[in-house]
Amino acid sequence: MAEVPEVETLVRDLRAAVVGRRIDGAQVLRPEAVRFPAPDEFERLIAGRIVENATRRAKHMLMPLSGGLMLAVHCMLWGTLRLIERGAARPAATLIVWMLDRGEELWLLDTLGYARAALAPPEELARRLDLDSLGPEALDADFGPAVLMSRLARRRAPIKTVLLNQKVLAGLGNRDADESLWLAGIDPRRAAGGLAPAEIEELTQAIKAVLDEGIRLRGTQRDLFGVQGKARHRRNIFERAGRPCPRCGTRIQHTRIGTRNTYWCPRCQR
DNA sequence: CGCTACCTGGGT
DNA sequence: ACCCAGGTAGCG
Repeated sequence: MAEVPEVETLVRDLRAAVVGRRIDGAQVLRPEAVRFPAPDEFERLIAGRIVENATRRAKHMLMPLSGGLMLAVHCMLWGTLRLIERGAARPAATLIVWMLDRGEELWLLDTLGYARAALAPPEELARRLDLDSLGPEALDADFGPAVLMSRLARRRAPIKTVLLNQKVLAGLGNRDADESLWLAGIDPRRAAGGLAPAEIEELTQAIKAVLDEGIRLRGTQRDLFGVQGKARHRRNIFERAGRPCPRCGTRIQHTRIGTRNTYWCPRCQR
């Protein structure tokens, strides 16, 4: 559920509603949801700090706090954040609660329980989360065909697999990789290093278009305030096996590439 | 690089 | 009563 459009939507909402606010305290309801430091340290260190900004790097949400600490949150598969008034009933899926000023709480929710938070000075956080190893951001203005070409060069793994590797390119999840390859007309099983320059050009445009559209529609899940995003029914092929390709009418195929479910049109993706 | 574990709710 | 899930770390 949480690919870049969903994460970016949450980050924009955090900038609108949480940046500038004070965190009065935190309650770690599920200790495994904090990667570091220990949960009691996490609660103690965060109290009284102001949220100075909210940014995204790949699918990490990053919040610099006053006093030289950075909070990182990763939604993994199903995690999300919710901002709500204090006293609202916390669902069983609540992993962490941050108590904010003005009587509000920020919840980290995840029924699957994989979502994680971490807290440290920015340099230590970047080192321990290996943020400097991430590839270029797909939505950066300076990400273009030349960059993608160099990142894909000589890689023999399927293009689908390589696009999901955040160290190659930061920004695609399983759904958006499939949708991008469909838009670009590229068979997901092809070797990444074997794409022609014209195909890489198409793919670059497709990736940006898919992510831009997802963000414009505010993702497929509920936002920070609980409002449902509108991208849910805007899929061309993902999870649509057996139905007609919107471009040519051919039945959409489903297979596994690596361990990941993959959907593609055998006629328009070559 | 490719595989597995992580965990719970919903789909088949 | 089984699967299986849009992500990642960690292993060999």
